[in-house]
Amino acid sequence: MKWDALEEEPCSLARTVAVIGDRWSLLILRQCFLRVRRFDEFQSSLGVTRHLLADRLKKLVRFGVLRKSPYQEAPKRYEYILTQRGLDLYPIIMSIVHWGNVHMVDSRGRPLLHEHKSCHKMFDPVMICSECGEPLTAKAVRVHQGPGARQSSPMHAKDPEKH
Amino acid sequence: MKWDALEEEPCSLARTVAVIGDRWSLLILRQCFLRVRRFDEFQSSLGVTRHLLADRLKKLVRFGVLRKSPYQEAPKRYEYILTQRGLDLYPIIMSIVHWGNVHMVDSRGRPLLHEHKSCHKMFDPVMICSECGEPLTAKAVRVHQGPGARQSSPMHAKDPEKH
DNA sequence: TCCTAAAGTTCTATTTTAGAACTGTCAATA
DNA sequence: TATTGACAGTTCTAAAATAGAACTTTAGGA
Repeated sequence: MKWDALEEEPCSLARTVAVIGDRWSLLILRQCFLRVRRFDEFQSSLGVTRHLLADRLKKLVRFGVLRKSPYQEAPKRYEYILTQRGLDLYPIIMSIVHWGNVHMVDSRGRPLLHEHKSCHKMFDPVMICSECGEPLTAKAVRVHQGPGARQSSPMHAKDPEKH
Repeated sequence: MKWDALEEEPCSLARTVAVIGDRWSLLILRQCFLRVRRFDEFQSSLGVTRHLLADRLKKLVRFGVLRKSPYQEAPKRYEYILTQRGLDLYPIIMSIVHWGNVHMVDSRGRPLLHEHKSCHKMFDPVMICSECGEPLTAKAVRVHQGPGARQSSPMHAKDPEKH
């Protein structure tokens, strides 16, 4: 399957994966949330090749996750800033970081700690149900076809509820 | 950078990306949460080549995200089941799906709806602070070095809080 | 005997990525 | 004036990963 085909799939996960579903895009976005903004900053902090960095930044701009903002004339230079669409990726980044914190840390402990400015405490992210506020687990969720579903899509199981 | 190098990075995001940070792993995991368990089921529902599917399943088993469970002797056949480690990936999958629901749906609406069995309502996932319970936004979070941080790592900005 | 199912493995061609060098613009310095 | 350095890329070749198809193995059933 081509990357472009993913965008067309009747699946919100596949469409998001088309935007951020590769190694470098996720690492670039992490840097964005750490206030990294400039080409050479990304390049030296990540060690990504300049070629791929240029390519991925272009893609993230095309999808409206980042925007180029001029910070200097003569010669014209741009910074890459998260748009609202990009800021909305924060739960994805945080849940990835959290899983790593729980399952992939070595004996030295977590590389980074996160402080919530509102309550001034170090926190972990918790995912809850928007309707009842209870923490979510996979087993407590039933999946239904929505209006945008495609019947007998190759990307969907025939019956999501079967055992 | 090699994939193996990612596991070693002092960054929980990089380490998690080493496990699930490619297109097919994420799509395979989505199918797992939709109760898909068998090789040919994955293959036909995703359209992934058999070669890559075998490779990715092996990787996910190696990282303890899936386990092989025999469901038939003679010939020996296995199903791929999410471990607890794998079930813990649910917030990642759900936040990816949610972002797609908000930012990538077409005019027909969402492909899938999610019902919370506890409260019987269709819901969206919400990420909150474990300490105060308030919804999280990127701007309300300050990052600190943790015990596992590596000073002057190429994978970290020199000063996460600089502007 | 032949056909089918399941779970892979093997093969070649194509695409993507890594790694390094190169380009162009401008400011500051010698 | 010539040189150096910062920044934001682009171009090149070699290496690695992926796509797409065919093949293998084990066993049950027609």
